[in-house]
Amino acid sequence: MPETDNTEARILEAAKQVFYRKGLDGARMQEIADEAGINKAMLHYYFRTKEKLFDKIFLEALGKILPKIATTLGSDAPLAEKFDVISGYYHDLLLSTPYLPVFVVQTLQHNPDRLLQFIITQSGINPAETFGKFLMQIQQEVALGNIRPIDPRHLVLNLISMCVFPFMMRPMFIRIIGMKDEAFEAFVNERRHLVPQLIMQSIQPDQPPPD
Amino acid sequence: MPETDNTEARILEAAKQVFYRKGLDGARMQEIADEAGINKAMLHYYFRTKEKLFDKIFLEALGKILPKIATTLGSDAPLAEKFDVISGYYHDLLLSTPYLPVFVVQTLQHNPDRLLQFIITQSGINPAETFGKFLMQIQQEVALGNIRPIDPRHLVLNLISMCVFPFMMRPMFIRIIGMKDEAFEAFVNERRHLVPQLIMQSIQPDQPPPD
DNA sequence: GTCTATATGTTGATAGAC
DNA sequence: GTCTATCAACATATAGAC
Repeated sequence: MPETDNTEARILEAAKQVFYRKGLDGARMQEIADEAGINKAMLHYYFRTKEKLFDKIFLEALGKILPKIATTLGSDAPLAEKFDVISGYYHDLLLSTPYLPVFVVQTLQHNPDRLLQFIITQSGINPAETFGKFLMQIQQEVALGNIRPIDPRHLVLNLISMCVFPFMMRPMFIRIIGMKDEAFEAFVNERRHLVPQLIMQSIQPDQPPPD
Repeated sequence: MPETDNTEARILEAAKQVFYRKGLDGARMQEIADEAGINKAMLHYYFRTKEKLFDKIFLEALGKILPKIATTLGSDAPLAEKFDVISGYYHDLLLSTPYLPVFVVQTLQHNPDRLLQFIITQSGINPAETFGKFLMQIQQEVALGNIRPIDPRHLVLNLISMCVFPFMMRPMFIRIIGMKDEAFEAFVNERRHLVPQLIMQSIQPDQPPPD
């Protein structure tokens, strides 16, 4: 079945499956070809080298996790809504793509320079600017007495940590606790709202503000 | 220099460096030999295969992260002290061994069965038992009105997430924020006490208990 | 125990027919 | 565009001298 465009899409989907689970070093071109139901030579016909195919997959992966947090933090929404949006987004994403976070961190541990590649091509996002806007929002809320003073870097890192890390621990977690897959998914769905609540609670001032 | 015992130790140290950074698939026996300052054939003389050498390193890595949390949670110490101990332990560990957590999660994502190997040999720890003891402590504190009702699984996962995840994000984090290594280490050292404080705060009851 | 040289298998990549 | 057959490079592992 000579289907030009469809074949490329099937290769990309197969490569995603294999690369996400095994990483660049562990993945085999033969396995990707099998998963795509085509021949190994086709992979090189469409993407020349394993590295080029991998780059496509990895840059797409970064595109799923980096821009969302930047745009959300830089928006005009109230703090509580931002935390809800971010938590909901990552829980949805990682319930459907569980291997994504380990794939990304392992790739960047092996070769941190791959990140630059993404930042250059995605010139749309400016970390310093969007984060600066979020910083101003924090300072305003502090000045109004709505929240206690806090380093926004810790705040964001706490939020992302509690959303993402459980999925990285999943293989270990379910085996130690003795949990089935469905139970784990119900468990992390509880966290979807629990985590932003905890974050909001952590920035409440000691005395409640006067009405 | 024919030094029997010393050579084995140097191989293990070199293997740790290379495996931690690149994982099983990315590591090369030649690179381990170079790092150890010996010949490639010596690796096989001491450890037969790459897999057997890797197992030694991986099981040691699990031994650094799993037993500590189990014994601490199962102890008789008060809750706040347990959180302090765990946070301090992981921050010390990961400041000196930054590649450890990604190494472990990537290994278990590639091959989850490796965990069983550890649990079988380390028959000393019983997750259900130690965790059950921690559960009872939580229930007692709830009954006394000292803390609000909470699922201890979420509680522990939140604690570990906020301690470990920042080190996994380190390569990405420092490049996006534009942070130097020393600044990052100062940053996570702030978290050493900040995280257990946040955890304790998250379980405080809505109304303070009567004196 | 330590080394050099080599065997053996695997993998990414290409050549060429259809 | 798609396939089969094959190449060339590399990596693990072993043989054998010292």
